[in-house]
Parts: sequence; C-alpha cells; structure tokens
Amino acid sequence: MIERYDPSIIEPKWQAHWEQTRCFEAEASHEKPKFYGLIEFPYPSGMGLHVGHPRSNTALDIICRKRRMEGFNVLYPIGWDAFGLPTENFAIKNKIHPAVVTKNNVAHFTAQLKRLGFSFDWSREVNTTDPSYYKWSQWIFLKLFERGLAYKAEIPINFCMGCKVGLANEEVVDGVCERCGGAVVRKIKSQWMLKITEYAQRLIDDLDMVDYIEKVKIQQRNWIGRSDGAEVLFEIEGYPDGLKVFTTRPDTLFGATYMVVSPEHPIVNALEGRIKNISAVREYQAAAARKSDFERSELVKDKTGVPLEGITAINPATGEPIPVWISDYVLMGYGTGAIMAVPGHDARDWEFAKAFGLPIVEVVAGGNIEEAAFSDINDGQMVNSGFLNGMQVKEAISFITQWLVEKGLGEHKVNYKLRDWVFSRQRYWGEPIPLVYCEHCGWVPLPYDQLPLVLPELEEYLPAEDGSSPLTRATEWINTSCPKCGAPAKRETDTMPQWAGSSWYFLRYTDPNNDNELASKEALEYWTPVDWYNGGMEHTTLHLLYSRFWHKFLYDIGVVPTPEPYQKRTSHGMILGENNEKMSKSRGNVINPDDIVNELGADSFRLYEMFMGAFDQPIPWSTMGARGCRRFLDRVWRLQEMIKGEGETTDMRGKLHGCIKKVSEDYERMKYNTAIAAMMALVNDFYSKGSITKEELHTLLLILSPVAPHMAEEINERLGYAPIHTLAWPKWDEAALVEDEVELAIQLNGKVRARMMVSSSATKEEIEAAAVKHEEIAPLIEGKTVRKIIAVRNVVNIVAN
RNA sequence: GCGGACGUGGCGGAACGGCAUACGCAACGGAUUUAAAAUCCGUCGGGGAAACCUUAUGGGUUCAAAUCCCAUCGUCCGCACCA
Repeated sequence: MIERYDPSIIEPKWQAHWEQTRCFEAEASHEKPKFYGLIEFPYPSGMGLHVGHPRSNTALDIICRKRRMEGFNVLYPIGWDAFGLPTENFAIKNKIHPAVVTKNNVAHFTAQLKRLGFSFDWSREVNTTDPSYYKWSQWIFLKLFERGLAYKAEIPINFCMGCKVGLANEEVVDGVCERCGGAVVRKIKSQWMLKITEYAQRLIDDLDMVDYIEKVKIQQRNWIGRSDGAEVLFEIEGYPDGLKVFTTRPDTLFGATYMVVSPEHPIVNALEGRIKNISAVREYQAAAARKSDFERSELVKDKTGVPLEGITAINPATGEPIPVWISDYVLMGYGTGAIMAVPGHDARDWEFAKAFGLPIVEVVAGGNIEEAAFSDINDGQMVNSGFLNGMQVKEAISFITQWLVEKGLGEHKVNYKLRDWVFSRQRYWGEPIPLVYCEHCGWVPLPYDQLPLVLPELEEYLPAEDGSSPLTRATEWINTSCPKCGAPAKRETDTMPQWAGSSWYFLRYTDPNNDNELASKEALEYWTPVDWYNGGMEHTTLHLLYSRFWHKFLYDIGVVPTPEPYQKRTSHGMILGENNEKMSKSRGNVINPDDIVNELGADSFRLYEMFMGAFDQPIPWSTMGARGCRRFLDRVWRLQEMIKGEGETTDMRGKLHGCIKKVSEDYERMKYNTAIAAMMALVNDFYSKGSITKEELHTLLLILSPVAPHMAEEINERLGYAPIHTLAWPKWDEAALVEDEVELAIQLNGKVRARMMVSSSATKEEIEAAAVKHEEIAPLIEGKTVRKIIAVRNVVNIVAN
C-alpha cells in the first residue's frame, strides 16, 4: 500500500529541488539550439495573481519543459512590469512610497508564482522600475529623440478626470478611462509624442513574416487602418490655399454636391470676416469643443451642422459652385479634416444631405439613392459623370486619379487610422523623460553618461489640480543646467507611460545585468527573436504593436539583429467566473489561485487550467471540474500499486505509443485539453487491466510531467529513475500504433448499418467483398444494384439502389 | 454600420469531409463501510410503437456534412461618423 497523494509535501520538495539545482536557468553556453519562450510579464498589482496568469504561464511552461527534454537551451524568463497607476494610487491613499508598494507586491507575486512550479529562469528577473533597467528605457527614448521620432506637440489629449492623467487612445475604452472608469475629457496639452505612424506601413507589411494567430494580424491591420485614395484640391473663392480633402472614392467626384469641414478646421479662422453667419458658426464650434470624443460619436444618429454662409467651393470636375458646411461628423484627426460630400454614395453624407435638404446626385448606377446611399464598389456603372460615364467604379477610380494628377488638382494618397503615440504622463511612478529645457537651446537630451535619470524623492505623489505632474514640485530636481550651453535649465516633469518598459523587456532578459548596453550583441544574436510569445488579446493594439514599433526602430539603428521581435504569437481565452461573467471584485466571482492550490495542489490546478476547454476560447471556471482533475492525479498516483513484477508485460504498447503521439502533437498545437483527455483515457485503460509495468508508468510520467511536474518527478523518483527534467522526450513508434485488427463501419447509402472486424493488412478489394457479404448487409442489398463502393479509413460505404 | 469568432447532451467540451457526443463534471445504481467521506465497478443526450429522426433554422454540394457553400436567427469579442 502506498501512502495517499499529498501535494502539500511533494510540491514544496520539488520546487526546492529545482531552485537548488538551478536546472531551469538558461545555459550560458550557446552550443545547443535555443528556444526562447515568453509570457507577458505581470503587473504586480495589490490584488495578487489572477487565475488568468497561470493559464498563459502553464501553457508555455509545458512547451518550455518539453523543449528542454528535446535538447534545446531554453530561456523562459519572468519579470515585473511594475510602473503604473494602481501602485501609485495605492501609495497616495496609504502614504507609502510606490517603490515600497511595488516591492511588497512583487514579493507576493513571486511567492504565488513559485508555488505553481513554473520553470522560469529566476536568475534573469527584471523589474521595469529598477533604475538599472529604466536606464535603458531612457536610452531608447533618447535615441528616438535623436532621430526625430520623439517630438513635443500641443494636442488635444484624452484626460482622465479620475486619474488626473492624459491617456493614449488605446487606454480609453467606451469613452471612459480603462483603469479607473473615470470620465475622459478633451484637454489641450503639450505632450511628448512618438512617431509610430512613420512605421505604419512596415507594421502592416511585416506581419507577413511572422507566425501570429490570424485574429491578431487582422486586429493589428484594422487598427493601423490603411486606406488608399486620393487627395483632391477644391478651389475656394478668395482663399488661395483652397480646401484639400482625402477620399477613397475619387470616382464619385461629379457627385460631390457640398463640402464639410470639422469644427476645428483652420479655414474658419482664415475666412472669419467673410462668413456671414459667423456667430452661429462660433457657437457650433464651442458646442463641439465641449463634447468629448465619446459624446460626439454617441450622437451618430442625428447629424448636426451649420453652413459657412458666403463661402463657396468649386467642384473641380463639374466646375459648379457648392456650399461648405461645418459639422462634427468630420474629424480633424483623420485625413485633412475636410471632406467632399457625395450624398448619393456615402451613408453619412446621405443622412446629412437628407437632414439639411442638400442635393443628392446619382453618379454610380445600381442602387436607389432615394432610399439609401449606394456604396458598392464592385458592381455599378458611372453615370452623370462626364468623361467617366460607362466605366466600372474601379476603372473610374484609377482613371480620375490620373486625371487629377495631370490637372494638378490632386494626387494618389494613402491614409492610416493609426495616430502618433502620446508618450507623456503627468504622474510620478514612471520613467522620467531624460530631457532638459533650456531657454537658449530648446529641448536638450541628457548626455548618455548621466543615465539613468532617477526619480526624485517626494512627499506627495498626487498630481496637481491642473493636471501637471507631481514632479513639478521637486524643485531641486527640476532646476539644473543645460547640458549644451550650461545656462540654468529645467528638467521635463512628465514621465513615460507604462508601455515604455514593456516595449523592450524581452531584450533585457537575454542579458539582464549588462551595464554597458541594453544587451550584448552576442546575447541578442543568439536568443532573439522570441520563438513563442503567448499573451492576452487585449494587448494586440497596445503592447504588442508598441513593442513591434520599438523593435523595428532598434533594428534600424543596428541595436537588434531582427526586424521583428516575436516569431510566433498565440493568445489564451479569458477565464470567466463560475457564473459565466467576467471575474471581478464587484461581481464577487473571483477565484483566488492560492485557495485552489491549498485545496487541490498546484499540479491539479495547472492540469485543470489546461483541461477546462479549448485554450484560445473564453471559458467559465468550475471548481467541481478542478476537483475532477485532482481525482485524475489521484488515479495516476495509485498506478504505483498496480506495478507488475520484473519481466512481466502488458499488451498496452499500442495504446501507450498512440498516447505519446497524441500528447506530443497536441502540446505543440496548444490542444492541451485533448492531450490531457488522451492521458485520462490511457489511465482508464490501465485501470481496466488492473496492471501496468514500471516502464509504462515511467513513460506516462514523462508526457504528463510538463502539466503536472511535481507529481511526475515524485513518482518517477520512487521508480528509481533520474529526474525527468534531465531525460529525453519519449519518441513514439509508428509501427506500434498499427493494430492487428480494426473495426470498420459499413454504411449503406451513407447510413451506418453494421460493423465488422478486419485485418489491418486487408486490401481495399478484400474489405469491399467482405462488406457486401456481411450477414446484416447482404439481405439489405439483395435485388439491388451496387453502384459503387467507397472504402476509406475505417468506413465502407456501399451505394446501391 | 464594419471586422472577427462562434452556435453539438443537464454542464465544460471531443470529432484530418468518413461510426456525432471522446475526456471531464453533475446525476443514478452497485461494492466496500457500523455510518459517512474517499475509492472501485457500472449506467447515463432527446424524440418515436417502430422504421427511423436529431449537431441553432432552412436550402445546396457530396457516395458521405457538426465540418464545405448560400440564406436566416442568435451569442460573444474588437473597432466605430476613419471620408
């Protein structure tokens, strides 16, 4: 009799063993082929580990443990994305230094992660708030600044009233702050910006060279939002600049019956004196400014606007005068901030024209423009369009673009939805921006030998009421001298957003203690790119896009050897609460990993997270299901009682090898649930037999070990084998998979009517003959003509009538 | 509105175009136990008298459809006045 399975003894034992033998540290030698597996480093929040973290971590832990057994030198690192608002808010509320809060949270997370037995290389731990780390975040920023990719601009920003901080577009969700849910308003602020738009095309194009799951690629492409069209110049009487518009439908130029400019468009100021209804226009502008972006788009149904009375534009195709309106359905931030309105063929223009009684002209036949705008570009012929008449839409687009170019009225133009990245935050707990403002020299970068520029100590971390950074109070720190001319100068008080440190952390892991470079050339050459990166879909248009941008920049300046940071990107589905809703404190459906580990053990927890459903799908938590996984491990444990004597055998070789194959292949495809199901089925088979050989159990432990490493090591040690992590991944024998006899289903006209056993060496002809003669089949086809017999895999279909 | 994913037992879910419901949960029966828990063994989608029917619904392609195509309904996710 063996004692009962007790993870609370086994798990700490093996965790200590792994830590002492340092067996999961990446090898210094670069002889072996490398494998770099990466999970998104956690933000050490006060809430502690979420059940979502282990889902991603276990998935790649399985891959990394398997890779080591396959002979790879594996890097599976861990670190902390520790700058950020929740920590700072907690610090403010409790009057503790954010660095102390961070330290406590990191300690808590570390303990939680270690209890789960991930094979992280803890010797390479990084922390974005460590000055020796953010020295290099600052270094990269200065490089961007040098190359003109960081610039300061007066821009309307999304300002969160709760956090008192500017947000990137990506951080505004449903019109409110992603973090605190507070109202977001528009404020004009001078902000540091990064020119991610300069990389827009390459960020699209190079998706072709990486292996990302398709929905990630699609979301990134949509976010960057490339559109092809033309920029067209409309003349305005008495305004020599004219009014430029961007359109993807230059073919509809003859149908442009009016123009619309956004409320912020400079033409209003330029022509102020000639706009007869200027007070109404000013009033409209003021009303638009008071609305947030969210409110503006909330009112989609009701188009509003005011004509610029006295202003007339000329349609360059027809030569006709057309009115110019101002309306907030046109955005200053996209294209030129002005549009040509073609109500016949654009839904928004159609609504606007209907609302204000503007003329609607059909220029593409095929729809009913009285009912709705007709905007199909694949099916329609040009009408009422002079020299374009009779052409198909696509033909007309290229023809008129050429015509515009020849007349000097326009040009082919590509536009992107992607905006430059707002890189300033008016907060304390972030990397200081290493620039100094000098009255004489402007913005001057800190010399590299003065990095890191360390955060000053403050009494209060709260931003000022006007939203300026708490660093404005660090008088001594701010006042410095210009590195260029020596005159008194002031430091930048904005800090970097949380995304800075996470944009390059995977590079630092390759050489985490290097004080001379962000990482050595040699380390980067060997380890990058990351071979496999798993993370959340929510980072697709944030972290993942930002880090691709930074990486491309570092590639351009010769710092990294590859144009893309991550060779492969996968994503896990979210774990929902037992009630099928998103886990949250307020819903009271949060599952704490510690509780599950306490009750069932880390191995059962890991097993359940991998077994609960398809890895890429969202899935509700079930504590009963988790207990079922514990039952399975109990059954594996008791296999020790069924071990046969020396020299005895079972007839399980075929099933065992089938399982090795299934599990090996399913791990690679992240089909963890079916891999585990296959092992459960195998164990059920051994229970049916009531016996197992020592070697068979050993092999089962090898393939189970990536999921349940503690138990696998423990039983394996008791069997007298060397530690699993030092052993090779088992190979399956294809020959063993072939069984002597297989069961075939016999179908008649596609319906299963009978089954029969046949020798697996039987020929097609033999199978067909046997099927027709089968005792249950023969009477059914008697008197009928057999038209065809299809024998495929394990089905024979007889077509007869 | 646009883009994406998806719809299979009481539940989570399996199923290279080839025997639908693997594996697990829940439920039920039995063994063991003074009893319970644990464990072991077993049963287990629905409808129909039956032939059969049944993978959201209706069509189609095919020898063969949960799987491919078209339409409809529904759910989830992302983007959203992007010209």
